[in-house]
Amino acid sequence: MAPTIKDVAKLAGVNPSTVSRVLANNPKISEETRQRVLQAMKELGYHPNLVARNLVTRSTETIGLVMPRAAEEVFLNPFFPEVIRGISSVARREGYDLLLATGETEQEEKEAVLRMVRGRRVDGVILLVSRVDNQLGAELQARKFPAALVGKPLHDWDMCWVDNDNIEAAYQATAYLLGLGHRRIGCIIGSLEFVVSLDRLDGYKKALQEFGVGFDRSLVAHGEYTQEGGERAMLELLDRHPDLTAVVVADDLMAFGAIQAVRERGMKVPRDVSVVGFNNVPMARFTAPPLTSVEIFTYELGVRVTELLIEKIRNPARKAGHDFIRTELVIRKSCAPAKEAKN
Amino acid sequence: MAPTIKDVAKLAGVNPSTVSRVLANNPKISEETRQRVLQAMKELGYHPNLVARNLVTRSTETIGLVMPRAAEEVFLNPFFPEVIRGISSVARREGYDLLLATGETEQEEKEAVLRMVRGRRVDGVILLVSRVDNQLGAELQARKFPAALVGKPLHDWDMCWVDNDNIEAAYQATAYLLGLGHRRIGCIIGSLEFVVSLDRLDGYKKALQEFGVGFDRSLVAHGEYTQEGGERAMLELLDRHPDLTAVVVADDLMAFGAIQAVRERGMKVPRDVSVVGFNNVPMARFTAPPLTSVEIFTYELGVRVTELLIEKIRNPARKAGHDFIRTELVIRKSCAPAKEAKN
DNA sequence: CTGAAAGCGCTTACAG
DNA sequence: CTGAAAGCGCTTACAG
Repeated sequence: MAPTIKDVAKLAGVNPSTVSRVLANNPKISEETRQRVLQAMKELGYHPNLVARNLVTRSTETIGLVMPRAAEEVFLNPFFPEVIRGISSVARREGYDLLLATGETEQEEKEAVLRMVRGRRVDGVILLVSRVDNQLGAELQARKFPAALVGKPLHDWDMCWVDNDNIEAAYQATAYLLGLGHRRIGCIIGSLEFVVSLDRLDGYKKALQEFGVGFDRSLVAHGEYTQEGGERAMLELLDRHPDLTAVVVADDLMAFGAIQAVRERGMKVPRDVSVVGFNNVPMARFTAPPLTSVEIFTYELGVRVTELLIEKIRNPARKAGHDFIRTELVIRKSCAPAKEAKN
Repeated sequence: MAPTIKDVAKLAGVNPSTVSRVLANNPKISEETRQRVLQAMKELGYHPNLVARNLVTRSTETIGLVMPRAAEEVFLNPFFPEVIRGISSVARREGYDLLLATGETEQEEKEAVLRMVRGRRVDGVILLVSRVDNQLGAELQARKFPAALVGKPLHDWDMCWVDNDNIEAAYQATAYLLGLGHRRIGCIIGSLEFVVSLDRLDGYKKALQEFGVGFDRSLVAHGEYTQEGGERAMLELLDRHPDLTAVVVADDLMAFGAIQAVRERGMKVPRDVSVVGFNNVPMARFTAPPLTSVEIFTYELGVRVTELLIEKIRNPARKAGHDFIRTELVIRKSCAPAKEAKN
């Protein structure tokens, strides 16, 4: 059995409450007894039982992390390890542990989260993906449980959130293509159940409008956030619009699939079709051609969302904060001037 | 304040211990009082406080997960999300939560783990990487704390572990290249501080020997498990051995970097250099050329290691189990017959 | 500056 | 089948 506070107290010849006080660095404790207690702890190899502590302090010093559905390949998107790096970095700095909630279905995922929330195993929760129909968010909101979102909530909830300005980012990506002379520009995005898809589509539209290019719904294709998803969507687009010369793809993995699709049709990137991706994953530099992509600073997203959540946990009365993280178009070799422009 | 077991007891007109018993599905409780208690729980929206429960049962129903150093890009290797998928799948099935331990340095990582172990916040720990000098493993071993390793421990510890037969896998990859007629075959692996590097190097040597090709130390290069690491290592190899016609790379991300390096030297894969990778990441199908790689069934690795750990947690007296997961060479387009063989 | 007591929200022998 | 009591390992007013 591991030694308890009582064992330490006995060995040091003091009351357990005194041991607790030196643990808490209470300044009222005399240097002499403090040393005696410290010595006893050392001798016994004592470490406080955090579970007991959590029970009385009513705080767990842990944050729940809601991953996307583990059944899907999306889980493998480097976006997730990268946000988690950011999240865990500030969590560690601020003394918080991370409890993972995963599920293979949306139902399982929801249950996993509610289980840790109801069981009082976490002080707050971070959702890694913002859905249009955010049932989990609604539930957390109803319980007034500290929660934070990577992405934007659709409703006016008192919930922390951090996002890129995805409208602006997609605008820039599309404007870049338009500036290169492209006019038949496709757009591949994820399901419209994700808020990010809505925003990026809006940015795409906004750029077209500004350049006086009419929006054509059939130039938009949807797919999963995977290579296969991007591949299928691009094939679809190419079938519908053989005259397409460029495409904005809402995720790099999808963009890799899109490039693959172009190749399957016997064409080349960027000679025949220009491609710009999103998220600037590490692989982007290593594909042929290297992929032009929008850097979204995923790590920062994780850092900031955690800072905001911890702030909210520590000051529940204060309104939940939110913030935007900048973006940056990283130009590589996957885009070329439109052929018409060359003539 | 959330309702407690006392509130439920009062409303149902029973003793708290009775409420506890219906919570535990104790069959001795009469159907009638059980219904009354259930009703009261529902009315109050009662959910048990897991922290309190954990304190008395001395179990936490959570497993600690030790990630690699978050400071490094290695963290982004798809290997990790994929093992975690496997781990979380069985953890969920068996009613365990996952607590994440990360650190930017090895020291921080160690402290994070010891913090959760000493604080009794986890029932067992899974280490995601096996180092030759496994201090953390040694410490856990000394405390007789239930632990499991993805990889092989170097010492004879009573610790669960699951690994591929990496000697055999590297043997097969190398033999494939030898079978294609290659004789000047390079080997790019990670640092020798990792057990997996040792094993894969052994498999490479074994294949050479069997085909009567002498082992040349200068054909081996080391690098980090990232694209950059593979790129640098390949450049090194190419400088030392311009006559090299094939290379076995211990990780797909590194292999992507290696292909990039070949390109930088004005050569082509597989025309001038054949490349085989390891781990069969999803991207492997989408690179140009598609990468031949050894599938290691990462998800299975995660599943099995978790099953073994939970078994050990539930039966501490029993010896820790271990297991091997099969591997499979997936042939794509990154290897070609050696030119000499063509003549 | 330190001790004694009460309590956090549960579970589990022990009785009956 | 159910109740009353003790206890898990801490913290924190309350006294002195």
